Amino acid sequence: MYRHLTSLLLGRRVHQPQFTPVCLRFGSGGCGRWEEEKKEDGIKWIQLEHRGPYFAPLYEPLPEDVQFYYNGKPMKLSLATEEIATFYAKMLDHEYTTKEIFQNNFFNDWRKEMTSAERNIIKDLDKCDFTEIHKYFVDKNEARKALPKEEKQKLKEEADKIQEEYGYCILDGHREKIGNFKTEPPGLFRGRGDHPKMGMLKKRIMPEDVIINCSKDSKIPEPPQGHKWKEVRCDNTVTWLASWTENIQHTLKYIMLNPSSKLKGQKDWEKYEVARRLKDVVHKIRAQYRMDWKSKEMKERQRAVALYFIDKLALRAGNEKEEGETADTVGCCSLRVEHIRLHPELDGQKHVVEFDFLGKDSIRYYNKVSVEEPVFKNLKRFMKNKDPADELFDRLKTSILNKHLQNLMDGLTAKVFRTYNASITLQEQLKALTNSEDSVAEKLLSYNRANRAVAILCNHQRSTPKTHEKSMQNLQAKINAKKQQVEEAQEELKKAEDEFNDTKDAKAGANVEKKKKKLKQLEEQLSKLNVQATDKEENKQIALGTSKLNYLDPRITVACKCPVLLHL
DNA sequence: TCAAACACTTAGAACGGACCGA
DNA sequence: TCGGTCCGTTCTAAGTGTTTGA
Repeated sequence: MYRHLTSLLLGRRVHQPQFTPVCLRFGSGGCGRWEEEKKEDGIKWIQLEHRGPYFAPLYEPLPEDVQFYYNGKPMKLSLATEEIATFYAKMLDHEYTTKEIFQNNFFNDWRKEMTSAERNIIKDLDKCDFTEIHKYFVDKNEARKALPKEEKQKLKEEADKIQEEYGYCILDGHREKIGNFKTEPPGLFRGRGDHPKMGMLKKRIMPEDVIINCSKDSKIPEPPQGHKWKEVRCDNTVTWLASWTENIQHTLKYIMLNPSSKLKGQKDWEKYEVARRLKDVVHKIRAQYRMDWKSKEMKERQRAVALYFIDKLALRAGNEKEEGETADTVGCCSLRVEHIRLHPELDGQKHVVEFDFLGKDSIRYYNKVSVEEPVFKNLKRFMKNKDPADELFDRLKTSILNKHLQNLMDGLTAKVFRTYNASITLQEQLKALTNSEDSVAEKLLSYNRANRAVAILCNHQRSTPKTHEKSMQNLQAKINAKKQQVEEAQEELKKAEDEFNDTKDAKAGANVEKKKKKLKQLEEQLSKLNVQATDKEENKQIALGTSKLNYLDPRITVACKCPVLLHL
């Protein structure tokens, strides 16, 4: 989003903004591109020309002296088998390779690619020794990092050349940056959480797998020598440039434009416009779902309670998933009885619902929320006579919910609530936390706090950084040292006071004041360090980037004259 | 009507370069 | 100069929501 905002500002698409989120327009200002003639409904482009994807480099065999060992004995592998062995060897340091599912999936897929002779020998993963191969890649990596400046510069220039050549396309006469112009290299599938397919072999993408999408009159990209494309088509109702089907989940992968492109930027703007329209009708929708809590129809009650959760807690919709194909994660509509616990009273609050489930990317959602009484009573009913593994909202599906939302407002779907609530939270927090006379540093702190409130709302988490423990220890050492200094200063002050009491000397009196000042200064420093430690600890599992990028309407940031703009 | 296919957005991990203080 | 930290970018998995077609 910020890249988009930058391009908006730099491109002067926003001219002399009035700094209010309501009247600020993305497209005002008479700058050419946003006013280009509107295309027919569903038509995304007239002209699309590009070079096709940049293919992952071919496998380079290991040097002779780097060996794979089976049962303690060196074993020369065929090229294809060796390549897959390197995928595993490169990951030896990673937690993935300690997981049984990962190991089993890898070993099964690896054996499929072996020659029959190799398959006859290699029957047990525990007898495979990849450590020498692993070390080879670690050393190679180190060597690359230690390269002299000029060598690094040379490598960078080569990468830039590829970026120049393959990283841009021509769309309706404009040069636009492509988001991912490289095919995904082969490797081992890294599914998140308890993914049943982790460790499976992700095969190399060949030109024969790739569908090219470009305009008829454009220069059709050349496939690499000796190869052909799977298909060349001209479909201007879609925005992708190339696509292929991956072999793990058999889903489509696309080469698409960078977020800085006009097409993506416009879509982004439209997303926030829908969220703004929701602002005008959300009170009506809330009144409606409150009414529906009392509906005669169980279907409607479930829909209304689910919508309350989506609105109040910014839960995702929760589409159905194919069992056994992915990690067991849920969203609102797919919640099961086992994911919530009802407490008529908890920690002094009434009607508390305790949520505990794995959401997108297997990130845990844990929350205790006091809900309105009818919601609590309804939940009790929904759970009655059900097993823990049964669906909480058994009469509800995302399609039903979205159909209902569509009737309430044009373009409204469950995900719009997340965008709306995230942006409105930012706006409210900024209003509450900032004063116009604040310094840049204070404003920045407030902005980060507001951003953090949004990240918490949306449950955007990250794994604790590897360096966290150590950096906390360093900080703690600083705190301890400062505490010591404070204690020493306290003693010094006491001594000075005693001296003054004994002598009543003016010089001794001045010394007391001096010591007091020093103590105060040290105490302030200690307090700052303590705040810093708390901040670090609280932030260790919160990811701020996703909300910044996908949920916060940049016009709110502009409207609040936030100093983050200075950092763009 | 429903599931599958498709197109697109949202997500955290990994990485790399800039910066900063010791 | 070195190591730690921060922050933006890249990568690709994992969602959402629409379309298609039986």
